[in-house]
Amino acid sequence: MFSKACEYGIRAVIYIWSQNKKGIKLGVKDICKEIDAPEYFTAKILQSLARQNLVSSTKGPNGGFYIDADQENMRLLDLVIAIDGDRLFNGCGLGLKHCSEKHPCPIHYEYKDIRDGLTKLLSEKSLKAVAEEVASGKATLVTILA
Amino acid sequence: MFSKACEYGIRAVIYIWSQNKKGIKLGVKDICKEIDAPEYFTAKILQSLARQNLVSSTKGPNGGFYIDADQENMRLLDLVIAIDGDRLFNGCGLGLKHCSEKHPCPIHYEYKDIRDGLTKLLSEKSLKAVAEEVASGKATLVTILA
DNA sequence: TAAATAAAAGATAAAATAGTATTTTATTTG
DNA sequence: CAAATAAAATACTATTTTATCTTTTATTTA
Repeated sequence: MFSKACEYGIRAVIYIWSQNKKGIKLGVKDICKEIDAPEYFTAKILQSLARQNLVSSTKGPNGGFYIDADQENMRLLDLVIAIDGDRLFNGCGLGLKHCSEKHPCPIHYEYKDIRDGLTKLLSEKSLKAVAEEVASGKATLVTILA
Repeated sequence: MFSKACEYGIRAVIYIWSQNKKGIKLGVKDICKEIDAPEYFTAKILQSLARQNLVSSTKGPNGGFYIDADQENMRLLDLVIAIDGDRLFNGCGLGLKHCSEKHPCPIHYEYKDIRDGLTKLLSEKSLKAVAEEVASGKATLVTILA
């Protein structure tokens, strides 16, 4: 469904968010150790997100990635689009160039329902809520569990 | 969502199906012209489906691809799994290696709903029904429309 | 039986995705 | 200011996906 880049990016940002209230900036190395993602690859993703102003960063000692007030209301959907583009949210499920209500492909309506559900999930489940679940231990980002 | 291979494969099989009641065998060239898919690439996909016994084929003059009685009840789900594997139906939405009800990722339940919906769509919308929609003109597989 | 036909199989190539390593730049702190 | 730190930028490598071309094999039909 999501690309690897997107999976790592989402996990990284959720983790940054979940630590953010402590006023902590997180280095890529720490992030990747926590979320079990490849370091250099994830660094690129986060740098791209920083250029797109979805996350913030500072260089130098005690630098790292964080989320500022302007970015607090980011949705998972914004993140996915920033990393993977809108391929998941546009276009025909069967790849038809011109598929529409007027000239639907054979799975047009059902596929639309699936996609709308996904869009709803990604826009309504706010990053804040998600990060709080992780911070509280209700949900996890890690692979090997206590 | 689906790979290109899967998009072409689904379209090809629906088209074969929709012509099948006429007792016609379809050559790759004709199929690809109709569904606007790359010929050699689609040939490979159909050959793979033939090896997996989801479609039938014969060589030589008047040969081509068709669907026999044993294959008539194929579901879209079977096709997708035969082409793309089960990656879409297994594993965590965020790529966690161990994600479960006990230790859910932050989108576990919502993602599960999406996936279950997709599975339902692909198993319940029978190929026969889909192909009949195409044959009757209710749905289309083509890109440029009259 | 020879020619034509069409799938099967195999080899190759281009593009996208995934991942790694190195160099540069900005910032902090002693 | 110098050393250390950490992101930014760049370059490089590997793998997978998508796509094309060529050769082989099976089948039909004249």
